Amino acid sequence: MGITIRDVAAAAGVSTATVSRALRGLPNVDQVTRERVKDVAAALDYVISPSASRLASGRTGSIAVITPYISRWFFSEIIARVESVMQQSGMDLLLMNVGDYQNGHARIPPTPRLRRRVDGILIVSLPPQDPDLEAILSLGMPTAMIGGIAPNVECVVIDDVSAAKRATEHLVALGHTRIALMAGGPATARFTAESQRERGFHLVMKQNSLVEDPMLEVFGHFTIEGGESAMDALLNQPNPPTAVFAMSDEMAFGAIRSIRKHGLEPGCDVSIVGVDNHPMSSYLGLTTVSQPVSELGVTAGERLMGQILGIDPLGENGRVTELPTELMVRESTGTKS
Amino acid sequence: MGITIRDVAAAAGVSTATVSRALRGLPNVDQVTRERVKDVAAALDYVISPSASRLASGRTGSIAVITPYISRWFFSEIIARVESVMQQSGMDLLLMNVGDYQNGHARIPPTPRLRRRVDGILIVSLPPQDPDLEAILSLGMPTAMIGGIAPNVECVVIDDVSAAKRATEHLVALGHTRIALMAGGPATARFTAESQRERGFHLVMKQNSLVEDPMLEVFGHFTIEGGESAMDALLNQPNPPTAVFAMSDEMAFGAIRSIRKHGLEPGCDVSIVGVDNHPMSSYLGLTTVSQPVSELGVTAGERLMGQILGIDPLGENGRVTELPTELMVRESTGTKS
DNA sequence: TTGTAAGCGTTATCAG
DNA sequence: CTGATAACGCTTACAA
Repeated sequence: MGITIRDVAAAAGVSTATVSRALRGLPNVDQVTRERVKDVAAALDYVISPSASRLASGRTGSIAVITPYISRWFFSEIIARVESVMQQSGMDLLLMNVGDYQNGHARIPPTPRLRRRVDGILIVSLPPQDPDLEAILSLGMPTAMIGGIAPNVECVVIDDVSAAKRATEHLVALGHTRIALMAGGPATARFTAESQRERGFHLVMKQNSLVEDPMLEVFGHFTIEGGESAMDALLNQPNPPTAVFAMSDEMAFGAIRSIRKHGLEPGCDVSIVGVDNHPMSSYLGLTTVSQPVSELGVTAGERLMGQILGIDPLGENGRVTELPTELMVRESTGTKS
Repeated sequence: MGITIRDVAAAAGVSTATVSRALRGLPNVDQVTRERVKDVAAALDYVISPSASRLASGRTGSIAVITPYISRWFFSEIIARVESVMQQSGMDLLLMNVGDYQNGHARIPPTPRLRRRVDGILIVSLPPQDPDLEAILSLGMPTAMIGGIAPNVECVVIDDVSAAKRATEHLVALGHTRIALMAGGPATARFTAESQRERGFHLVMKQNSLVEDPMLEVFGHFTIEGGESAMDALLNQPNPPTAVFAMSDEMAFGAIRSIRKHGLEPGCDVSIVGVDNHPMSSYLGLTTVSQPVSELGVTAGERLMGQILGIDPLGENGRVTELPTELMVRESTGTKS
């Protein structure tokens, strides 16, 4: 069961070597021969055996995308773009969720599954201190990273510090002085984006000599519900903030709901700005700092392919590509009343 | 570069055959031998070569998930669950978007890429008349399908007809008689869910002797923007509907926005019900018919694995598993004013 | 330009 | 229970 290269060779009256060369477009094949082989292969409905090809050549023709989440907007959007790039490059895309964050089930370390299985790895937003990260990087294969920076690796990022600065400055410019920070979680096990955005926030607060009340730092776990509870907590304080910088739009959504629930109006009584430019943000009138999610995925995918193909090789110390962000002012922010 | 089974065999003082058996947990291996082999393999940091294993065994250890979209909520949620099932089964998950719907780039037919490459295929919501669908099914490999029914295939679905009936009946029970239908697009190239939901809608309308004004059938393309424009068109008519059944929550979101834009209040001036129970639905107070997306993914994944492993084989005519839906009444629907 | 043949690293079939 | 050894289907020097 299954036409092999030998069948094609026999039918075309050439050797298997020639078939292999002809079909892969290698040079040094007579044009006539090549056409004949191609025709015969098509007629026989020949499909190459990837396993055999891989075993013989050492190339797997696939890459792995490793992410802590699959269905969250940011991640699924990136996966979609990378898939698109890989499809055009004729590469298979293996999807690997590094559990724990998402599912209840035990986390299966991805490293062993990666060895000998893929030609390259694309890592999306693993926290720098993630135990698997180092293991993956030390595999020493072509690797690209989105949303994080590591030495000797192709990194595609946004400037999270400046994104946060932009958001916070916007709030300050509107006259707010009592500004809350809605982070994902406590400082341990943070994503790169979290610590950077926190830095940006602190910087601007300091620059403007604004006090940072520790009571005004809350955790929304990057979810709508989390953002809502966090905002609840903020508003139930004796001296609530007049503005909030949320590290993600989804948390901001929850916060908006909480604000309304308390009989207040976002952008009027309380200003809120997020990060992402999630598709629902314009819908909800959320002021946010947009990040170019699609470009992040496409760029990282293409760079990874460049490494794998040997064109566009990586320098000694890796490379960091920074993509631009933009403040989108909408209704959720306004001058301090 | 790379420890092979021979290195392990030599180090353990056994044959490669024994190593293979011991490591895979096959019977007929002395317990002591097995342990020794395992220890040696671990010490040597041996990792099996998937390509070699695949070539020799004929099993690829991977499945393909084929979807028309990756980043839309329904799809990414399903992908996430399937990934989880596959990870636990030790299978690789190849992600394949059957372009065209999503990207601008030329659609690459998935069939050749599937042959000899995977042990099973999980198809998510391909329209029944999709040219690739038949080709994929005729590959004759273990296949499972979500959101569609085909002969001789493992199908996991919801009852879209009754989902639509439930939604429409809810509207009728509230006293609405002039009810609009917001579909994805025109009848050609429809997803299974679309035609089924349309049927359910028509059934209830007929049962209640309600006239179906052709002006009240609009297309929202399953997007927020599409839903908004479609609702705009509806409200700009001389005799607008008092209620709308939208085939998806995302379209309903857009519709809600349009309603508000027209100075009307959802659930009060115009009622609207969707399908999905998207995470944002409860947030926006959208009445909807929920579908068990996670279960859809898990069930299909497990069934597919059952087929691949030979347990839980498929009967002659395939099998259809129907998962339950539920009407979630929220603020976007109310009695006819 | 084309053919020959030696791998690639496992698995699986037989013997033993 | 264990060991030889022939596949598995392709790639790739090396020859011709």
